[in-house]
Amino acid sequence: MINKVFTHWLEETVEEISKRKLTEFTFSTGKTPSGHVHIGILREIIICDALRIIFEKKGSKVSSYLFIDDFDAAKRFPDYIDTDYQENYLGKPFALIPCPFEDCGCESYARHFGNELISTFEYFGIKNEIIWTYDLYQKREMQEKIRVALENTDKIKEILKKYILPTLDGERKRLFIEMQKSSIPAMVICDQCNKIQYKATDGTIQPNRVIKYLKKEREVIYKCPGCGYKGKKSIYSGKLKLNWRVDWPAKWTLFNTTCEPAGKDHSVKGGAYDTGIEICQEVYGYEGPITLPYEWVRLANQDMKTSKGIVFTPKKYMDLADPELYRMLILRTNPMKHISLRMEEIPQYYDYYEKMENLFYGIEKAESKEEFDFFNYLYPLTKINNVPIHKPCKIPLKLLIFFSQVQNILSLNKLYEKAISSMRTLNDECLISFEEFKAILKRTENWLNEIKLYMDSLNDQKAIRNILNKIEIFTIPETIDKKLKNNLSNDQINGLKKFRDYLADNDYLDADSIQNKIFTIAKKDLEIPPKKMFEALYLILLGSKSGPRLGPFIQMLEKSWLTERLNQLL
RNA sequence: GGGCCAUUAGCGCAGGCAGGUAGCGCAGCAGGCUUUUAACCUGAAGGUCGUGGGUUCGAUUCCCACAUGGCCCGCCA
Repeated sequence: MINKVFTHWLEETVEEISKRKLTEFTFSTGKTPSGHVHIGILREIIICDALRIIFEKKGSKVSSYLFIDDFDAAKRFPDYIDTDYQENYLGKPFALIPCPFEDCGCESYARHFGNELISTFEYFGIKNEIIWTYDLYQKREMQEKIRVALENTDKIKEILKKYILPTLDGERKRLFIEMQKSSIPAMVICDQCNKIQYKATDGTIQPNRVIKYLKKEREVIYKCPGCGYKGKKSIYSGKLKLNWRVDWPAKWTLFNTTCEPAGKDHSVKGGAYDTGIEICQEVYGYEGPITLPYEWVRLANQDMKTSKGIVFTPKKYMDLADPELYRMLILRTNPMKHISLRMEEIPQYYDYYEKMENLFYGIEKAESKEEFDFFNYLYPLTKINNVPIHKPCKIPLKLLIFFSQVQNILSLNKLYEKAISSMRTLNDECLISFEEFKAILKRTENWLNEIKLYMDSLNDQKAIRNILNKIEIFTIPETIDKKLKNNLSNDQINGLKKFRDYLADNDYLDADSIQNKIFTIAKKDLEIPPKKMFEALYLILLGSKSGPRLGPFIQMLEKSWLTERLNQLL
């Protein structure tokens, strides 16, 4: 028990990094902008961002990069891209494909989707520098890495063979050996058709491989399998690109990458990470980054796949929920485990966050030292801005859920007032501006709409009930059903009349008086159970038999609206 | 062919590497707040931890199989 030392999973990587005794650190991530980039990519970006925070806190100089691999060729397009368009640009680097959306005005396909992703970073509190790979390849330093690769082709091939061959079975093994015979790990944009790879009718992809390297001239001869053109190109032309398994270590070397998380596709045995490290060491003379493999983020029970149309972008999340919750989700979960992002579980994420915050600020006591250490470590990494001295107060989610559904009968100003008063009880400095409030309310509303859409898509009644158990969803009818009157007893109707008179006679009403009045009418005037009076009022106001605490609620309502509503029925 | 992850209460998930009375949130149940809840508080209940073996005094945890669900692995990225 005494020896039970807590470590957050991230701390293991931190320790490994620290062993290198560096003064400057580089963390990197990468993504090909082949379409809308889904929110899963934020897993590695947020992990990197957490590393940045940790090492900056230790006083080190940290660089954090996101490589947007826009030199990659389009090998397929998502469904939402026009078919004609697809045929035109297949095989060209994303950086050289125009934006697929008319009147968008952005530079390229790559920039369109890349910028969409980048634009969300501020919201998620991510601080990094963007490197567009196409631009990088225009630089001499990177072109020198091409030269080194071309001069070490045999060594590279040997490394690839060593790692990849054992992972292949019979036929594939044969194909791989065949392919390797003539392969040189670089490709060239065709001077004639501008493509860098060709997709054959059988689906195989044939890059415009370099077929000969002319060392003296620093030129390459290549052949384009698409149009058949054969040409010669300087390695400093900016038209050459290393193939992936070499491109990665070249970038690591150039930027002295200390750590780069890698999705499971790369982390597999014999995958790009394994070969990358060895190429890094044997060819480029750099020890290479520390790996941090991670599993995908899934959307409920499905994998997010651009090609299948299951796309949930960071931008979409931005419209629906709190960024700190997402950071928490990523950073609390062991990276080797799946994360199922469930938007209907936002209330649970919210509660978890609240608990973490309370423990961090000593408002709640942790059950164990381990729990305390864990939250203490996690909390600062989830913050978008600095960690405040006092616990920042938030409007409770339940209240927001309620507010966002009564907007048709209550003005924003009233809701804001109410929100402020509920926060003021805690701490003076945690007030939020009207604009902020509006934004949060809108976000809650969007989220509820998203949940409703999701429920509509479900066939399983049990699943729907489960969601409704967790989230109070309701709508207040614009008008009341006249038939409602038939369901009310004479006593109830008389009570409502009395209540209407009471409203008319009093200019200012506080919550308690209203609450008490309802009881007085029921018990003293009419001698009916108070419950009956409440039910009648809820039915008229909300169309259901129950509702929020009535006194404060009625106080918030516009008096004119209220009397109008009562008059409709009486 | 190789590998990864998941399987724990109605729902969503922790715990597992360091084996020894099974946890959290929500829902549900029973009460309370002279006074309704879409507020709150209190209490109780709810699980043979996917299956089968093994190691051990003892396994939900470690090891080995298996099942179910999901994913990754040539070139390309």
